[in-house]
Amino acid sequence: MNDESNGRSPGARPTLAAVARRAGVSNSTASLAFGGAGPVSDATRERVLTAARELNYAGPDPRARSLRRGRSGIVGVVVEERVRDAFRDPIKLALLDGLSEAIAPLDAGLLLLADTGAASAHIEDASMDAAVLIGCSPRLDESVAALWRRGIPLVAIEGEPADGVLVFSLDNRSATRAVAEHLRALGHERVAIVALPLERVRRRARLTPELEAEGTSNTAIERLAGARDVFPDAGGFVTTGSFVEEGRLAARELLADPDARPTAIIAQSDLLAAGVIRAAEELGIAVPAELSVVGFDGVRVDGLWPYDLTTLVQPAVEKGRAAGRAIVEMLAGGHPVALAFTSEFHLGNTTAPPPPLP
Amino acid sequence: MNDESNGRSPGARPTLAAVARRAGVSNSTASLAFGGAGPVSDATRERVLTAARELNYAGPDPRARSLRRGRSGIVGVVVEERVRDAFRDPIKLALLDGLSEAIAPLDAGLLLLADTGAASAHIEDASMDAAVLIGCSPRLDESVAALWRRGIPLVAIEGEPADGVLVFSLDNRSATRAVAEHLRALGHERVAIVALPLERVRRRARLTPELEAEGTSNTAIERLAGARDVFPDAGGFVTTGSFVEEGRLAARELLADPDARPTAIIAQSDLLAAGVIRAAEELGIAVPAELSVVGFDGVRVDGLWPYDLTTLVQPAVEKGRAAGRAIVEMLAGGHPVALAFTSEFHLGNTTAPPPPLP
DNA sequence: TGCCCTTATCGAATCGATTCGATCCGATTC
DNA sequence: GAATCGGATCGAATCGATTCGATAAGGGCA
Repeated sequence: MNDESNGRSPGARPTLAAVARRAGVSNSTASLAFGGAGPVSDATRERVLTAARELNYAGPDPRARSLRRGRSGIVGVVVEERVRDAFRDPIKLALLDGLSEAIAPLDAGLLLLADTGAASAHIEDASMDAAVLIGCSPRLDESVAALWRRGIPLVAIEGEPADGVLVFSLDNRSATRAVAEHLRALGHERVAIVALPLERVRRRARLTPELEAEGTSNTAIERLAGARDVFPDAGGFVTTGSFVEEGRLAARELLADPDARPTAIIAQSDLLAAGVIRAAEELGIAVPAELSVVGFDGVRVDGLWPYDLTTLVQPAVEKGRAAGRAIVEMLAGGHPVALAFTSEFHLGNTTAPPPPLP
Repeated sequence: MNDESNGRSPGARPTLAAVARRAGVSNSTASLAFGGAGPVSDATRERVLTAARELNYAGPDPRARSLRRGRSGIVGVVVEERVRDAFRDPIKLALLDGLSEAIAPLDAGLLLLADTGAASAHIEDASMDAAVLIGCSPRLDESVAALWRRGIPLVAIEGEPADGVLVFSLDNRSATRAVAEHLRALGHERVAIVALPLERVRRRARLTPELEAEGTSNTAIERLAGARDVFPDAGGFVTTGSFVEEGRLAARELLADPDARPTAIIAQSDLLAAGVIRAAEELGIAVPAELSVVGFDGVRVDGLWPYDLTTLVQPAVEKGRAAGRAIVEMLAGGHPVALAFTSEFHLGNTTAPPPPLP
């Protein structure tokens, strides 16, 4: 009696075929009645939708649809950190925002692929139409190659250029050089650097030539090089990430010795710079009178008021958008070109000439 | 000549069948040679993998695999905001972290479904094995129902309970009541509230009975109720989100009139509380001597030092983990039960008795 | 009336793998 | 030496939809 009223076995979800049968139309017509692009009379569509409602059918199975269509409606976002760490960084959030804005026409979701070591299997096995690599190191080359073989469009932001990956880069080096020159023009000579992590395994440490040589993190290395272009032997400290607290710890270290105290600190991110300023406050060092501080990124740091950080404003949302647009274009068969973005110097109130020598 | 050396038409990706043909084995054996659970001799497996390498085959197509297996290896995360806003909230990040930790055994990726108004189609059309709703309002009921019809396990954190959704809740009301009682015990009588958004459409405004009545945001409403249990007619201000800057703006408004100034402020999140403290600093009001401030969440607010916020520490990571575990269990056919989490009172140095009346 | 063209519907092939049950073969056991 | 056993391999069905080309029915035009 219930041979067609509610599918075969109880508990089994109804399929499009079941709906079609109940509506008395063919399989293909039923398909058309849902999203399809094809002529269907209003009466028929209504009949199909009614049948669907009666059978409690929730619409075509996305899995089957994506197999047949060859599109899954998913764009992968690969980050080389734990989710929590990755998205505490406002720059990454801004990227994500621009990205999701630009891929809106795809009607796609963003699949978060946090590369937590062993589980890089996800990356190769997830069904996605395209992928964005955010700040990824060459360590992922293998996974990336697998995606590439699969013909998946790949876009990288802030990463080591790799084969077949469209890279959207930033003028990390020249921008940092510009800000360093600003400091030199003000008269600074003893400058220190608070750096982003140089490698995937993070630890706090004084900046040493060895550490610098072994670094794999593109962004940090380029910004370091930019600073070195102007202050070749500035000392510094490597942090474990772009957080205020990290900047504070690094600065306390760098400012500890009153005799060898730098007059300016180049922080590789605004969050780090904010931490440097906090540390200076704690130590009773006036910013900018006794210590100039510059950052990088141009993100509004929540609660830094009344300081207006001198920094390099990078077009993060725009970078994300560009990556998104590139993906849309590639999926449409186009061949977008890589773009290089430039940061804009923002003069705030955290830099000034160094204090006169005693 | 290239009838089998590299698939049919140039540009077409090779399929498992092509690999099998080239390796001289059957379709099914080739499948087994990849991840499969079944006996394959080492020699055969090697032959298949070699053929794959030669054809530049990147492994089984995830789309086909997920159709056949009935699992897509994707867990959806639904938030009712833009990505950027959602994840500026450290609590949500912590949830996400706990979640991704707990679902590790599934080897699944997290599909971000930001509900940006019109595009709620994503939610219904994405192929996922389970979904987590984070802070979602009843507005999504329709989409949720669609998922439910599809038989997808659903878990909600911080949301309105809905049919067929397993809810992991927090003692928002009683915890807030506890902290309010702490303030009353200290002698406070003029207390104000800085509230999270009450509705999806956000705007800054004085808290009014109308606004309260129309609210749809579970968390905000419950915390409000908890405060009202102790201070029935406390005034307040509604913000547009859990950000330091929002707390600052709200507090400037609430502290503007020196004659009607509250002696304590209950902020509905730690970030808001941090903003309140900043505002007090700006206005020259001493915390806690002249103004007590309490928060909610127990997140380390970057850069709040030297204040140690009196707050309610909620087990955010643990909530995420619980949701993840529930999903794993449901996918294995189990029937986990809903859990209610409790927050822990943390006494910091931001509360004190009110100043003596002049 | 006859012809052509459009619109609505249908059948069947297809997307690319997984998996169940059957078959085959060499090795062990009595 | 025959019966049995178990591991390796194969065929074929299946997952659930989409889509192309074909067919049929109706409408307009000559």
